[in-house]
Amino acid sequence: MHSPALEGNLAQPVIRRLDALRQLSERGIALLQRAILEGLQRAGQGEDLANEGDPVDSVRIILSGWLCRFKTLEDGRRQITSFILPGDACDACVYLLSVMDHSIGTLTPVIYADIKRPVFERLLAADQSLAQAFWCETMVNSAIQREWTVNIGRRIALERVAHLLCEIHERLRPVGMIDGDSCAFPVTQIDLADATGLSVVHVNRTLQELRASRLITLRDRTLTIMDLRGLQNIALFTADYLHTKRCG
Amino acid sequence: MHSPALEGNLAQPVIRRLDALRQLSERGIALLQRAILEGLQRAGQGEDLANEGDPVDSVRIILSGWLCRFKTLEDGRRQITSFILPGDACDACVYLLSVMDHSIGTLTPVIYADIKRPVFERLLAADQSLAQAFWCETMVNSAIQREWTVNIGRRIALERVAHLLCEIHERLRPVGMIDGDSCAFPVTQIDLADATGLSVVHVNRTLQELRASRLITLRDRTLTIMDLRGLQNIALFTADYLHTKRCG
DNA sequence: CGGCGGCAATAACATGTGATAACGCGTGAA
DNA sequence: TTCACGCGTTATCACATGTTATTGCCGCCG
Repeated sequence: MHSPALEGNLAQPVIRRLDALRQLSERGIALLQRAILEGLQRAGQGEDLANEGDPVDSVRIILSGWLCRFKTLEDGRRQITSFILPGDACDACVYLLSVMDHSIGTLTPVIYADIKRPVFERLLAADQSLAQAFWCETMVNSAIQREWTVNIGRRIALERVAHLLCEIHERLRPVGMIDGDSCAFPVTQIDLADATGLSVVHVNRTLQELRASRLITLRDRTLTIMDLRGLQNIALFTADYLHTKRCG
Repeated sequence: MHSPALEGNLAQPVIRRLDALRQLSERGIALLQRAILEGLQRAGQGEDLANEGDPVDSVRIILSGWLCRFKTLEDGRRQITSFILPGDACDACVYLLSVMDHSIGTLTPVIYADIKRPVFERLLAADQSLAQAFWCETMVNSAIQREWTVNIGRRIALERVAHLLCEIHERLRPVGMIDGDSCAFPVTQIDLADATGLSVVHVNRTLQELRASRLITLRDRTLTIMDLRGLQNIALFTADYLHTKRCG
């Protein structure tokens, strides 16, 4: 962990992700890498990194592990509004709002960089390509959020779950977390239900159906997509909204 | 329309909205106002200002009228992902993504300013308070989008419709478009259905229920909220996510 | 070892919401 | 005037999804 080589590797997902959005300058990469290494933090599984109402004064960049953003209604109903994957920033710029309007919880142990607001702002000011990449990422997150609205609003359960799986698969690819047609999937059916707006029972039914159709395998926190094209068809999935190709 | 006085008034909602997010400098206001007046445009009701797949090369700022952002699935299912109200910018920065991943349609005749990307970028560079206000607005839009995810995913029909009405009411207030407890509401039940992820028929049922509970009146494109507190209670509505108070 | 808790899987049953269809009403065009 | 059309309203019926409950598995820990 404290050897330079390993630390260099740690920042890889972030750099790959940002560079895929906007080509980063050598200098930008170096600056980012240093800022990351100076802010290294860890969190265990099932921790809340932030809660609704908390003041925001830093940006978090996820190096490894999964998290989710969620909101809870007074009576306990919970909705996951997005998954945060390795390489993602926890909204480069929510700090503009000064108070969290949602919570962020970990689904696995997590390694992340906590970059204080002034440091982050200096970073953006110092390198234009970094600034643009981070804004780009923010915009892509908005696009994803819109697609979730569509997903939950207009797709039926089967399509809905399939769509979510497609999206995650597609997002994990550029950061190199797909192994063949499999990937880690540390999401319980409870989480899946909270993310899709369904009940746990119905998520279970739906997964059974996807399995029966020989589209996926999901066991021991590992997802295997046996028929990607088929899954995408069911989901009415197109990856356009992820803006994977370099934008702008 | 072409008298300076009237033109000054035109920009009022935008200035009020942005200034509410981040105090604008005198200079920023002047610059913004000029840019707006130089880009004045109109659109009729039921027009699409942009479609999925279109290239993006300008920012639109809405001076009067209502629009909605929406996506359509291959088989025609439609989901409205947000309403765009007077004073809103059509995402100050989607242009970072270069291609629209959704469409934008008008619900009423609309007056807006079309500001070309280079002009807009010069504007942001010229005045810090403007830049911050626009970024703030973008972040608030993200927050709204998250709340919509919660709304559609976890609230039942009655709460859902009530919540949407509360939100719109709350958003119209700072731009001065609320008259007593009434406001214009140029949204058909079809639109309402597409925004809430419900069927038209069920939206109708739900509105009847809200009327029967003496919470609202909705007739002739005019919404009157007779019991705001009651409506908010039903909707489990809290305005925090709108970040109305000056942020940052 | 035994008990406990988190998670997946199923069954039986309840209901919210969707689908379809029909009707009324107002407006605008021919 | 008459017709067409968009929108709201209502009724009936079907079904997707929610609710509640039970069971089993497995890892954890005293």
